[in-house]
Amino acid sequence: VQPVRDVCRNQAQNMAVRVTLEQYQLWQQFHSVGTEMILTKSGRRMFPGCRIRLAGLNPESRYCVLMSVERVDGSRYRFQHGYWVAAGPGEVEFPKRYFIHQDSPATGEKWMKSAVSFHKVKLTNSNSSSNFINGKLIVHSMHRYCICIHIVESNDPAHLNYMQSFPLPLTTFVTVTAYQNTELTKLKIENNPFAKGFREDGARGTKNPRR
Amino acid sequence: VQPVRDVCRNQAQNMAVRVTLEQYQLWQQFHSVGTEMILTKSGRRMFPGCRIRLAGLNPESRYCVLMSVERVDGSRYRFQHGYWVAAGPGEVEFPKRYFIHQDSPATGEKWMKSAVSFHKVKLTNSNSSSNFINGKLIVHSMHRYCICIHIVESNDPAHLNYMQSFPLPLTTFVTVTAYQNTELTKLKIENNPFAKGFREDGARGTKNPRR
DNA sequence: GACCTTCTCACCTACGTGTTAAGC
DNA sequence: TCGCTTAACACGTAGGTGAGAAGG
Repeated sequence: VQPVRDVCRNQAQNMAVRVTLEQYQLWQQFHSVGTEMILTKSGRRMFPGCRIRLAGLNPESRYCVLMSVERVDGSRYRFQHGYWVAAGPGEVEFPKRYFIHQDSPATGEKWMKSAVSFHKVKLTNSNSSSNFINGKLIVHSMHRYCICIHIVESNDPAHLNYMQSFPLPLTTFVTVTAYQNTELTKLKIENNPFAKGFREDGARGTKNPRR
Repeated sequence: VQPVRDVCRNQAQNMAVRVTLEQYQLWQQFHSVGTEMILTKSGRRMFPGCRIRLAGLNPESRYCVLMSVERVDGSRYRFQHGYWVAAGPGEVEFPKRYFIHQDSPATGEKWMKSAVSFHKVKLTNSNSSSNFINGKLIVHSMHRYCICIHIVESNDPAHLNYMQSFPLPLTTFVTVTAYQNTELTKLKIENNPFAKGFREDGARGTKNPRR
């Protein structure tokens, strides 16, 4: 399996398959301050989550759609004086693992009809056996990754042949076990509904606004 | 599509396909007092839920497993003086609808490996367009139904050919919009974890036991 | 000490319960 | 009045947040 890094041609109809990242503005806000993603042993969701739109598929063919996170360079990183800086060689990569979208396999028509969400994906830094289920991607802390979407024309997720891969550079993030950049943390709290308890702006009907 | 009401022969290996209801004792308790299932517009889960075990499938073949609820007679029912009694002719049945198990299609080996759960199925009495999604079964209130399991040897849930159907008589229930039998209500509260707030026995660590 | 990881916690979202009162 | 349906509600389960303390 050799990932292809560019937009590829659909072999059946010679159409260009396109993968478009949703919530582009939100991702851009995070990208501008430096996106970080938390790792835990039990697995932590990503925020923002990965939502994409697909175009250019053959409506009648059947596809599997997968997600992975890919290392963007070979360095380890450190947050120093307010900036992320490379700090020596990175760890050896874990064996590649994919999150197979739960609707796979489905027709091109169905994939293109509405946005495809990978919000259930979890990141972990623990290589334990219980994490060998679909839903958790194992990565090293303090390294840079980005989300990658993979499309395979196949009826069977267990047999993946020719694969088209689409890296999404805007999603590039540093893996951490605790947030480093306070500006990044503010963005998480302001935008993630599950972190509403930490908002201090007094809006949205907080019952016990703290000072 | 002609449902077959008895245990049928697997055509590939001439083995008898078997469908076994799990939580047999729980279902029996409900059956002995008269099972009722709530209907709401937005859809209500069934309790007990439908969990089955499959046997006698060809391990290498691929199957779709479906669930439906089937009318057991042509009457409308009424709860009078502590008993369910037939009360006139029933409504015309809604067009048949199936809940396709989310793992379909899968190999016989996978289906037989562990119990198959349909706990996410919801019952509704509202024939609105938003209920035309997989997950909700439309039924008439105050009528008798029972759960039916269907097995199709096929790679595509959209094309269902020869279908083996297995009614589960122990699951027979009357559809209601509010519980009629107080004995039945007690069983629901005692056994459904989501109804723990209504238990009055003081056990299970209730923080504010009511009198 | 500096850096990173792990665990517990209060506080949310999301949604499955029967009850109750109101509606038809 | 009676029978049945609907919507709001308190109270659970289940699980996603960053904070903060503790550990290495």
